[in-house]
Amino acid sequence: MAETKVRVRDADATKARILEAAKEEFAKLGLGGARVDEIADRAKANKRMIYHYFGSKEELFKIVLEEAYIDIRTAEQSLDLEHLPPREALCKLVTFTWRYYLENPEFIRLVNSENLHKARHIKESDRLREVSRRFTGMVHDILKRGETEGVFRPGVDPVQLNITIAAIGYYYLTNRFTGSFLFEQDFMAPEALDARLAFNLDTVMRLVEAR
Amino acid sequence: MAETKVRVRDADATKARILEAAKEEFAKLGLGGARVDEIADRAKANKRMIYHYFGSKEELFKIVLEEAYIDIRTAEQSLDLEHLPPREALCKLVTFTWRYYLENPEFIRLVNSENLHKARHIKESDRLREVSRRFTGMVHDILKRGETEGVFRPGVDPVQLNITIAAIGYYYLTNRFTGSFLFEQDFMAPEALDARLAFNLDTVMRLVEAR
DNA sequence: ATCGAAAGTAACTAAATAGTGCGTTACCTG
DNA sequence: CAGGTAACGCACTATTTAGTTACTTTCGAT
Repeated sequence: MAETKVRVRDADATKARILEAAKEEFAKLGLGGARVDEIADRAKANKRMIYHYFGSKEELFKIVLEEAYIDIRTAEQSLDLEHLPPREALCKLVTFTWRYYLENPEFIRLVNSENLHKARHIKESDRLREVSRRFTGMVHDILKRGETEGVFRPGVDPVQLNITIAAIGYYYLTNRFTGSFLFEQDFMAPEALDARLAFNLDTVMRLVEAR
Repeated sequence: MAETKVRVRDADATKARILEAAKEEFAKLGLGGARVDEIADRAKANKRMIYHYFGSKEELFKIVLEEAYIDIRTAEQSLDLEHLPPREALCKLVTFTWRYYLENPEFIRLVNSENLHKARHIKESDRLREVSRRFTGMVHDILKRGETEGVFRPGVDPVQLNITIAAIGYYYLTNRFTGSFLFEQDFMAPEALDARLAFNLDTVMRLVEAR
């Protein structure tokens, strides 16, 4: 049988460790600030392996980013929003998005870094375009169903709504350091986090509900 | 009289050129990616001058950031929102915020960079705390006035509202590169920009208006 | 006019840092 | 078990970069 013996050499495991370490390092310092030596150390791998498996720092970043996007979209798909009443579906999406950002802080930071570089790394990824289409379609369907049922007003642009749902969570978290200082309150205090989620749910609902 | 002669040596002018060049470079590549040599070249100054006037790269970044914040808060103050009816005041604030981000793209990028570094550069600035307080107070007053007049519903948290107003503009612009790719539309097309502003005004108004 | 201080320059250093050349070791297949 | 292939590691290089040393030039006050 396979894997009874602890493998000293295991390409897949090494690759996985490098990717995990790279995700952390890139998230912490951005593409420019990340250090390849640090990634190698953290992955308990040799730097040479990074170049062997991924070719370059930029290629490694590309893979890390693609994986991060695939992960969130996959999680979204498994919410099964198609089978929920429109209002519940939307609430669940807003809550999920918020929680996902909270629990996967690397995601936000990787996206920030990619936008600093004008999205040049993901531009070629057909997989990402694919999963994004599915996602936009899903929100579109929720809005349509709500419209038909009379609980949502007509004419809400699904792309704008998507952006807003992301924005009100994302901005709060990515700018929590300057925010905590400028508004003189701890953005990460549990009550503050709860209050923000409640406010965001309210914002989205008021935006789509038929009055 | 002063300044008839073109001064070959002018400390103030050199400082100003360095600050301007630094703002551009830091905005373009972040604190980590920015190069001191590049800033010196762009400012048509000698690198030594940067260290003479500002001490270090980090100190320079600190000043650039502080100036950027002061600039936007000063512009906001001059909107004179206190003397406008509450609904108009809020619309004007949302529109101003959007336009400011659009016309001063460095601001967003500097803030992103500062948050990547956990806001450690602005933490000491009393000036910033001061202008921020004034700003929060202003939004608070608008909400209070609207409440009294019966056009706004009671109980809207001014800090949450502030964050949301910033978020829905900021996120769209800072993530426009990944956004344009993932949603397959040009986020910077003039019609797209107009549509976003309209959507944001709608979002904020629905959020605060008494029904 | 001249002298001292401030403005400005060029060339350097020490430390990082992305990427490699080349050799070694484990594992699988036949 | 032999031998090839893939996994792995060390130590190096070429370059970049923040920061500095030691110098020259300009300008205004006396």
